[in-house]
Amino acid sequence: MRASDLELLRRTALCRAIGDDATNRLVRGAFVQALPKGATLFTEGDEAEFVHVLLKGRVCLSAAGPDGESTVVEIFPEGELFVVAAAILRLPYLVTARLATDARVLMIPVEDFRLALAGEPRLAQALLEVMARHWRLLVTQIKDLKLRPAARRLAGGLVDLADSDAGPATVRLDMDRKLLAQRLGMTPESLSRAFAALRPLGVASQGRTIRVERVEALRDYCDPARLS
Amino acid sequence: MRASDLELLRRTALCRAIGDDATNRLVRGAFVQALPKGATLFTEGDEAEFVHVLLKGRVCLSAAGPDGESTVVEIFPEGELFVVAAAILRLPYLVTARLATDARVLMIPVEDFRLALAGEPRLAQALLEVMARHWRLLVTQIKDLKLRPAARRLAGGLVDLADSDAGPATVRLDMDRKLLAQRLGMTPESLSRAFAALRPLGVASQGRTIRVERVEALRDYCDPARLS
DNA sequence: CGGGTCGTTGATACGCATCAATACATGTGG
DNA sequence: CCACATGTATTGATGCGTATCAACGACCCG
Repeated sequence: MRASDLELLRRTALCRAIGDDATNRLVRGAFVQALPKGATLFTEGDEAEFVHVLLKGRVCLSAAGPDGESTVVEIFPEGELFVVAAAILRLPYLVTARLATDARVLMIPVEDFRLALAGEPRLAQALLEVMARHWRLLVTQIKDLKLRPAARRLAGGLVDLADSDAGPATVRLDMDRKLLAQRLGMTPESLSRAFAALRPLGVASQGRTIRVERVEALRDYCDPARLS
Repeated sequence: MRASDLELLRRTALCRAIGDDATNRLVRGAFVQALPKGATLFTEGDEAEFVHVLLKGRVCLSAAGPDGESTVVEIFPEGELFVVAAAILRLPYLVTARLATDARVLMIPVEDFRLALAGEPRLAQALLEVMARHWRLLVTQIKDLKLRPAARRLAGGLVDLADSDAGPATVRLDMDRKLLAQRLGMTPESLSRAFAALRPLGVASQGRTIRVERVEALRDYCDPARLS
């Protein structure tokens, strides 16, 4: 493993929580793969062989429907660990992981992972925090899908992507629009119309650069009382 | 705490995993409340004061939308622990918990919970399994919402509720149809039509008793390749 | 400069929500 | 135990939101 990879690894929330020693033991049998955008890490229905840590890039967890269509369940940024549930329960993956960008991925063999889990109490605790955060991501998404129309969901998504939480912001999408549309539970065409609907609120989208005049306005439009 | 409550508690997946001693330490400062259907355990936005264990009954985690409408994010049966995420992260609840039936609820003060978590490695490991299962519930729900129309979602829901996984089955709903509809992301009217759509597949619904001729037929209709 | 992909926009169709009216079950008090 | 009252499911008519299909324009890359 490269020094730069180790540096990225140490910056992840998990490794900061468990400390350097535990990190070293956890990744003793692990290795890093540099993979191109579009590469598949695993497929729905597979048994977990590795636990993955995204050192660089973005990964997209998607799922296929009965008729061959597919959606995006979640998109994880750098530093995230996935998919813990399948590794812990020894059950087949419910999703397919595909890289949304070129990426560097740390692959921890599941057996190593389970041993570390049994031997390092702090690891289990740190993982609980990771899973708790992920749980909240999904809960928020379910609420959005069930309660909000497309344009509001987009507004919420932009607030999440924006770096600042008030005033003007510039969002650079490091993914296709198609991917964003799937994550938000709509088609690319509807995403386009959703952007059009947000124009009066001060959202200007040119290519993959989006200019937001006032983030508060978006947050308020998505949900005046939004918690997440 | 009553002997019968203790008995129910010991049967939960969590307590079986951590053993009697750890269970006793975990619930030392806890108490049981018998509450009627409709009672609110906590509300969206509240800080977590307790971690709850449902000893008897069903609880419904719901959320409100911008215009006062509300949905059901998940319905938990007896034996479940909730909401771990809010307790661990010390963040406000994203959902409101309301009892779908009369129930007995064990209330563990969060501070006790956090202390137990720090002191009992096996607890953290057992909680990871609980959260992993819950994660998969939500992932499955998101897939259903994004990929399947109402009637298929109902079919999937009935398969989950059915006791057997093949052949004939009788499902007794211990909740309103309105609640089931909200859980499935539709209105009661649409649920009714969804039942009508399943009639040709051998589903007869009379009141809250539902007769399913062949569970396989439903599973297949919902998704020929369903994993969960 | 031409071919291809990707984003936009319009026309139309479909699924589901909504509103409204009717039948049904459930639970209560006589 | 039955009659009644209240809330609960069904069914129909209509409208809204989003998907789908198709055409067009912008951009990228060879």
